[in-house]
Amino acid sequence: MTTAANNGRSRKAGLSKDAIVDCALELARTEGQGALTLRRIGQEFGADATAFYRHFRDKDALVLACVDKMYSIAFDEFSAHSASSRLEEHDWQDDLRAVASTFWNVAQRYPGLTTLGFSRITGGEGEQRYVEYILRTIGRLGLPPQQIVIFYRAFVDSLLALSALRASADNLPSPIRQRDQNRWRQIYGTLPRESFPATRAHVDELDAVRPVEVFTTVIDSLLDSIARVANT
Amino acid sequence: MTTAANNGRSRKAGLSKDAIVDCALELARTEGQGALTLRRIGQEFGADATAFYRHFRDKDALVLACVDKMYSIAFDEFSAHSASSRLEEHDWQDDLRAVASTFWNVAQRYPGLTTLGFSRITGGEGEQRYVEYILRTIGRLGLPPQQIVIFYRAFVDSLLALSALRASADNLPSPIRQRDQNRWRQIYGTLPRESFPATRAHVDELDAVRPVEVFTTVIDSLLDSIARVANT
DNA sequence: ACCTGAACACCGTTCAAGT
DNA sequence: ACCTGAACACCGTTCAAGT
Repeated sequence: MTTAANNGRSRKAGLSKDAIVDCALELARTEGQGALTLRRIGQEFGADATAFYRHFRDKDALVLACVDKMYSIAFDEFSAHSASSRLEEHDWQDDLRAVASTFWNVAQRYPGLTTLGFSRITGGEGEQRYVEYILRTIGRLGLPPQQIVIFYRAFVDSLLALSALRASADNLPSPIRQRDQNRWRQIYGTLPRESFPATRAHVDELDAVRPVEVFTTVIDSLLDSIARVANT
Repeated sequence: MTTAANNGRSRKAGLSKDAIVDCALELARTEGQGALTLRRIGQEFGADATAFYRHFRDKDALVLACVDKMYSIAFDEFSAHSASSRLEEHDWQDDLRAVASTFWNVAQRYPGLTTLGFSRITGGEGEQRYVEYILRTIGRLGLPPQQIVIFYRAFVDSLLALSALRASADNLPSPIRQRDQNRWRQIYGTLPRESFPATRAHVDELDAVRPVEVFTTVIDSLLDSIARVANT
């Protein structure tokens, strides 16, 4: 007798921590945050939703595991990218720029997880590798310890927060996202010129800004500041 | 016959858009994101949860209205602060620093709303005032239009995203927030020194960083970059 | 014109029962 | 040792019925 929960879906192998994390990552990538429910995950395995609790304490533990796996994927992509570029040509600023852009790209691939996890400390392997790499890179510049750590946090927090800002907008139901975006033209484009001159003068550019350029601007600004303090 | 829903609670005046927004802001401030439910709001008025729908299309409309009201409150605090400081002494950088720090403070006062709204465009009065003021301030420096707008967005997005990063952490249930914070000492503090030298060297500083200093570092870095491009 | 209350389709989670 | 399935206490939302 086949279960009703598994009608037409691919039957996956048995439940396990890794299998559940992989399944959740795939759901986050292809269907977004809304699909990240225990009932939906159970369905993917043709199992009851509550079978999940045999492998994770609660949903929060699953989210942390998935977010850390996302960090591992991102760091692996950075490593591959870094290894393939010519060795002579990248200094610490190029390295951190590559860290930032690969992280941004992977974060946008899993917007639901980025939104759920951007303020968390996973303590997992993926996060550990990032912490050590970035801290080591900034640490080599010869700054005092407190300044190393404050720049480390400025860099990482900007990475996380700006990636989440973008992911959170992408995560909205499509009609709501459209309505938000339309406000630039429909509201800001029709504000009275006398009281909102600067807004009216820039409304086309405001509507057209590409988020990744904003991200790059903030990251470059930070790297400039670090370089200036470090005299390199 | 008194309703069971209103046992011991202050009976508020009748429902209206403004009354509901004020009630939701108060709930967000005193009880956090978890209290922002339609059933809870109805309870505050001694009314059925669904009475809400006579005044707002859906919960999203309420969130946008509350977030914009939060922006109005923050801008008012900035205006008051700005007017009270001596007039001669503040240039555009001081103004934007004051914008940033008042926004940060108000965002932390309503962490639930900050988390829910940081990636949204409300189109409301509070947001309009911020857009015009910041755009005008950066616009006065004589940069080309596209650079004005990219720096505007870099500033505003950093403001929103870093405030939300902090608010989101504050919004976690207390045991989870504690567990996250403890990972610095419990996990990063016990990583092997050979493979994680930089992490181990900085673990105390990492645990002790104050988020507002990180915020200030990013904002100051951006203002420096703008000043350098504008030659002021 | 405004509010009520049952109902619907969801959540995460617990727990006794099955194998 | 692992999974099932009913149940619980929640969500936002719809809709027919009340006043």
